[in-house]
Amino acid sequence: MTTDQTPPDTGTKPLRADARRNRARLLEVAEAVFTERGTGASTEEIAREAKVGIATVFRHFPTKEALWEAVLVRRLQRLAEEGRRLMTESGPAHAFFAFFDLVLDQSPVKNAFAAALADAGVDVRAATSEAGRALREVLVALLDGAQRAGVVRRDLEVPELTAILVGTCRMLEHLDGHPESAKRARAVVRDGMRAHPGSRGGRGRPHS
Amino acid sequence: MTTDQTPPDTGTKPLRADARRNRARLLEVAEAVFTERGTGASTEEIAREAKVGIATVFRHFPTKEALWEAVLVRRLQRLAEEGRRLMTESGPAHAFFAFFDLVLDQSPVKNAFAAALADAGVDVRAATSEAGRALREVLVALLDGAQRAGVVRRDLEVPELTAILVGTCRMLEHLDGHPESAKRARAVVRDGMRAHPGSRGGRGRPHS
DNA sequence: GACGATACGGATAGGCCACTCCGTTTGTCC
DNA sequence: GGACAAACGGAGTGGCCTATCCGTATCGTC
Repeated sequence: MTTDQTPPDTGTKPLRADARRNRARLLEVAEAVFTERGTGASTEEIAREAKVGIATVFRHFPTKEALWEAVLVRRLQRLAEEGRRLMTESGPAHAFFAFFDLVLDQSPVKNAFAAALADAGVDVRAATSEAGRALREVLVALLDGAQRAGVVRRDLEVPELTAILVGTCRMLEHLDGHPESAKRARAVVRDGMRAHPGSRGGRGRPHS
Repeated sequence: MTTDQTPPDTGTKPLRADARRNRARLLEVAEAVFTERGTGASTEEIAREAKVGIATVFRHFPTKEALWEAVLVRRLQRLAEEGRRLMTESGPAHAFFAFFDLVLDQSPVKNAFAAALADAGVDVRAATSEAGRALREVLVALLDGAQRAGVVRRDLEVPELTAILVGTCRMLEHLDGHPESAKRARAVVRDGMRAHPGSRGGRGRPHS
């Protein structure tokens, strides 16, 4: 909770108490609003929902895009954290799919997370790509562990893994309200990533 | 509302020659622009690119949303058509995956198509859901044929199939410029939909 | 509790965009 | 080829949205 997420270095002066609280609340609310209404949601709405003036929003985040970026970074950081936790708590064979499920469960709502991962992949800003890099490292470890354990097809690599997560998020978003279909869609992707039982340890799949 | 959209039926008065051409060109251009810049693209840009005044756009499509809807319907119609063609040209075992690839190849560019399918699934307007219904029928036939032929897992149903197409579009969009990764991501989904070689004809998968 | 610095809030500027009005052009039919 | 309706073009309008200015309130420190 504490986690003054903005890098604690950069010689930034200690923020005043209320400012600190407002900033945190803004990030919270912004994440919710962006998640619900998409990036097109107006800054005014976020301000209203966070019970601050618009000026306060722009004081903390010089631009709307900067706010979006900050929300993004927070998400990526949390995700990387949870990935690391899973790796130490479960064995490598389980951690990978646990993370897969966690990602998909975490954002049952809308597309914001997909956008987050998407942007991370494309490496937008410095901060974002910093957090994105951390997450990517976790993904590498998870994937490698699962492949060594023989539970994930060997030909899978990180770039497409990111895309698969993004795409599957979209699938589930689209199946919101149809839990049975969502379960099956998820199973399709999960099974597709699984090492083929027949081809023990070999390349991923016999043909195309 | 009545929706004087593309089909020359519904007793709509015969359009003047130039009007007809403009309308067609507008749809063409709008599809391209929406596909490239997203739904946020300005109507003015579409008008400019189509070499007509803005008023002409709004004369043919009373609202921006109506224009988007018309583009959508066109896409869905074309897709259903191609699905039907595939069904008669190839055997049922091949048609399903051929359609899968066709959908994914057809929109290598951006998200517009995904949005199309997505909206179709949720059934937005009357016209859209009409076209959407036609496409859904094709999907039913394709899926059923492939399942009878034993090449697609039995537990797959149409709702998640739509979502899978949408989500996979997004995957590939995200992997634009990385053809190898895109190929593997596509393989993951395709293999996930395939009937498991071990479980012959049975339910889709042993567990969760 | 008082003072300086820091942060806040609301009114507002400025830009973009969907949509309209009306004078002008173009197609169609005789 | 002429007349009438249909369609066109583009300037204009109103609304929304990002971003800023400045007077006011709050924090932190003595």
